[in-house]
Amino acid sequence: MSATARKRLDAMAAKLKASGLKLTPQRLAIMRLLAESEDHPGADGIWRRLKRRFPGISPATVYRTVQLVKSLGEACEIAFADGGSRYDGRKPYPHPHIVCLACGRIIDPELGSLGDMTREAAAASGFEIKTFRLDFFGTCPECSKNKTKTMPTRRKK
Amino acid sequence: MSATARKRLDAMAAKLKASGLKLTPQRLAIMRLLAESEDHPGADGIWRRLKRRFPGISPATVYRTVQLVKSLGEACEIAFADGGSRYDGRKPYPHPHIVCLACGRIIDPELGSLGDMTREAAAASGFEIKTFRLDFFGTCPECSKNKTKTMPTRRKK
DNA sequence: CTCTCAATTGAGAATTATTATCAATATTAG
DNA sequence: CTAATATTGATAATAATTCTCAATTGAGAG
Repeated sequence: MSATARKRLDAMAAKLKASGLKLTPQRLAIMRLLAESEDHPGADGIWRRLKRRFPGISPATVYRTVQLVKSLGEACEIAFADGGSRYDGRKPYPHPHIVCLACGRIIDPELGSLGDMTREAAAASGFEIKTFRLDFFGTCPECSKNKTKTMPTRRKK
Repeated sequence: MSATARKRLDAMAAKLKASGLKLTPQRLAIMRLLAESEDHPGADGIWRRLKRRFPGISPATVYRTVQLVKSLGEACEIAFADGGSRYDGRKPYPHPHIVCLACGRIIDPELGSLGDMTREAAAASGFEIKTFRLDFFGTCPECSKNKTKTMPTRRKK
């Protein structure tokens, strides 16, 4: 586990403690996965990865924990039209994503700030803007290369 | 019906004809609603609005039509984490939205182009970027004013 | 260490938005 | 008008997610 992931996991754990909630082994494992994963896993993906260490873990536990961590501001959720939300515990604040339409992978590019546009949007609308979601959709380098081959199933990672 | 909405409706109808598909009264009514609505209705909202003129219309028909129009590129879909996609038939291309976290309304602000950031994202990632989604979230002027009152239910408009 | 209490779990049921199935119906080209 | 095939509505099915509840557990106090 990287120092970054350790920091994220500690932050999540601290938030739970501060809220008087318990740190169960299941929760710790889920939060760790959220903190470590660069690939923005969905609930199903998290569950599948944890089954080996927690053979009896219930999907409900994964959903609950993920929602809890999100509600505490320590993870963010990215929802898609075909169902299946994806989660990010590494960067639990608004940031842009690039999503491959073929394989479903999601990456976090380093891009300039959306601050100007946010202010512009607030001025144009009179809204008090709190957050944003910015996703770019396209084909990743790997899928572009494999264009003539069968595309793997997307989503639900 | 405004000239803009008429133009949108005609474009949708033409797309269906061009695809060898039939223009049923239900489809026309749904597409008209999509073309006219500035408020980005969801499937349920469309269905509720059409019940008076088509008492027997099935929700399945709404879902099917909306999906069809979307797949023909004449409407776009905005999905949210708590379920319930919203649709836009007026501007069936990527454009920014501002979403009120309190009442759920969605507006289309006039903002500057995202072209620079798109190019930046493509360069940073090697992706071939086709489209984007940009939503800002906050509190609309009306809900800000009514801050001390009970917030109406969101979504599903 | 033990006890207590309230949070948490897992199993199974429930929910909800959406999609699939199919017989009856309707659109539209010729 | 006829025929062909797309489309509808009614109903069932699906899938992601949330709810319910008895059993279990984490963690603080003593």
